[in-house]
Amino acid sequence: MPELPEVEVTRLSFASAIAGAGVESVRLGKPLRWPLGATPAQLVGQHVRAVRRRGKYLLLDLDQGILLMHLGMSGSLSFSKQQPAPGAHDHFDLQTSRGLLRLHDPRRFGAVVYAPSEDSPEAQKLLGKLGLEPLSADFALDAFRAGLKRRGSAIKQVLLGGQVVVGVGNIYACETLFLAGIRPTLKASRITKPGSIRLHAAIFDVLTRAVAKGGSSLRDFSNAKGENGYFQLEAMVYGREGLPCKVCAKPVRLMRQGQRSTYWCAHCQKA
DNA sequence: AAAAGCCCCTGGATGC
DNA sequence: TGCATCCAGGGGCTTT
Repeated sequence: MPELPEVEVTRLSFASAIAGAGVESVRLGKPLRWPLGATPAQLVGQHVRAVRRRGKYLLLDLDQGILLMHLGMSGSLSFSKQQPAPGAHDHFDLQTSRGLLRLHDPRRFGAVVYAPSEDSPEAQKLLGKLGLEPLSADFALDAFRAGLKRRGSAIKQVLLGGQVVVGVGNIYACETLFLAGIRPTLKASRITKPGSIRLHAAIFDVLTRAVAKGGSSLRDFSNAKGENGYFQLEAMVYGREGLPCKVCAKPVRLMRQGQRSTYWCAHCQKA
């Protein structure tokens, strides 16, 4: 579910509130994607110094080490003083002096992993091969173009892969390619210079606007304060199969690329 | 090194 | 109403 905008919106919704909080207890529900890699006792007594983001991972800086959190397909976080008793899909609780941080994740593709540091093998296994951060100064056009040049697969798959640029999931891949006017099946290495310039700009534009709208709440996404996002209302193609393209009025198409749905407009995306 | 498939898991929508 | 099937915002792992 959550792509970069949803993860960033989540981060912004609790980062300042939790900063400085002391960890009082930890509760584990059903197993997530990986084991925590630490005992609750190792976390209790530490403080959450800051919450950062890398791609779709949240990094909670502790006094000693970091907590990597990933929301998978169905995860969401909540943070507040008063929370109900854990439900069947609440699989991680971090009780702090400022409130309870809770991961709700029905499908359990998400994860909470402790690592001794960001540079540790445990963390680098997950963060090591990630591409450029699209909303940071890191996202240089030249580096982006160089990344595309060495990929022979379809641009849609390359965007989803996260090794060239991070954070672009299925919704935003479809939306950015529409905005850039590029066919989702075009081999990344064959994108023209003007095409790559448009795509680079579209990624920044779409993700920035999505963050401003609070992300996309297709089913049940909400930030750590329980607030929904509204970017889905502005989607040009995602989820709009058969509906008229908002630009040219021809029907939006749906196709499969690597087990994922791709929505696109054959008339507007010809590059 | 890169690319393509395979899974992990649950719930909701759809169809018979 | 019941049951089977398909689909969903991700991504690491294994195999080519």
